[in-house]
Amino acid sequence: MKKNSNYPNTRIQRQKRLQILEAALKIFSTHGYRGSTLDKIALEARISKPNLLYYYKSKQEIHKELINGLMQKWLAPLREMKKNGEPIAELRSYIRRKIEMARDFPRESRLFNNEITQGAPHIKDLLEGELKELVEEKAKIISAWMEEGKLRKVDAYHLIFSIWATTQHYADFDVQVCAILGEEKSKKRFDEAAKFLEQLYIGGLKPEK
Amino acid sequence: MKKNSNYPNTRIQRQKRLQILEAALKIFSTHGYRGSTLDKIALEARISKPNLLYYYKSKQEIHKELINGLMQKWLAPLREMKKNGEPIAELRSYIRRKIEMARDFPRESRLFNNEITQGAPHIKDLLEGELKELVEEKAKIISAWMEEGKLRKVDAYHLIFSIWATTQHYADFDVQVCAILGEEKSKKRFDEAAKFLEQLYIGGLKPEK
DNA sequence: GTCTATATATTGATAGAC
DNA sequence: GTCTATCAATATATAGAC
Repeated sequence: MKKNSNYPNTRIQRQKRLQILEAALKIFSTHGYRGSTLDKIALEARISKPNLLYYYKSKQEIHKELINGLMQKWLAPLREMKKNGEPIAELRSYIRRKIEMARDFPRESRLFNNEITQGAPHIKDLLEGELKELVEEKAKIISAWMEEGKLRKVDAYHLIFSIWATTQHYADFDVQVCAILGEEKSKKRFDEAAKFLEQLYIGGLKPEK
Repeated sequence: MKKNSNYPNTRIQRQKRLQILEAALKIFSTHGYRGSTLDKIALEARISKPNLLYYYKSKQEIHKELINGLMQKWLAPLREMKKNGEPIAELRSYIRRKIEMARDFPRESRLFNNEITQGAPHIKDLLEGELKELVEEKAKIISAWMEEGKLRKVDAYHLIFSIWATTQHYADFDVQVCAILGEEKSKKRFDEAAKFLEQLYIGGLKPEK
């Protein structure tokens, strides 16, 4: 049932691999790399451990595929910030997109957090290459806006860092935020956060008269 | 040499335990709980593994003592924010203290990050009790300042969260920051960061005319 | 108090039947 | 492709000599 038609076969393979990745994302993001076991991942994916290793030949390989797949998604919001837009509006929607990512992809955020916190062993190249260049490009744009008097003059790099930090906080430190604000539905929380950040950044960056 | 005088004995014990904690902090903060092994900790502390387990009877016990010891230090900066101070100055020095903690105790910051990211299994009570109360108290103070027109009106809780996020970012995401800004000495970096955060927050929180 | 040797459990990965 | 059984490597913890 598989000799000739390698087509449906591949489709099923792809689907299984996705199913495994989904499970692995959940496990890795909550327990870290070392804290995650193939047993837990296999259980979560509802397959046996050897079967899991039939689709991915090692734990490392699953993790690597997750991390790599993550990076492009993670950088997309910053990529979208355009030079020709209106500065305040561009920043506002960048913040909005980032907070939406924290809301919709908290597991990815934590996976990333974990990777960086432990020294970024798997993506150091990416950080020093692609990420660095992207940030330099966007920092230049922001600095130009400041020179034109469209924004108050501050350090563009630290501005970007602070946006990363504040938005990702709502994904990574979710338990803490919930402990303090109460366990109510968190959709609302992200709206509050977005509103606050908007006030803070717009207030802090509007050019002085 | 130890029957009668249990005094010097205890002092040596305490010193050894400190030595172990210091090593454990380094290991736990870089590899997470599961990623850390007694071997690594013992090696770092320059003692043998069984000897280590003579002073602490389990890995959990070391971790627990670290986490507990950390919390008070971690909350101190917020505790110092006083109702009677001048609002802008109080916030400014709170930010300053927090960024100094990120600079001087990055390992503690990462240990805390790791604990929270994984669901705060060991300090959930603390978050929902002591931390929550402290934050409520300080949020009330900040809100009162806003009511008096001393600060622009924003959500006091999210304000506190954002200060936590932005300052701890420089400890937890150090590799990323270094990758982007270059590997030069980082003392300077914290000054830049402090300056930026000051501009952002003061600009964003000064009451509108 | 400190060490060597070792018990015990967990875990990543493979072999081989079906 | 999936499963059972199992290997080999680690890692926590203990026993017992010194």
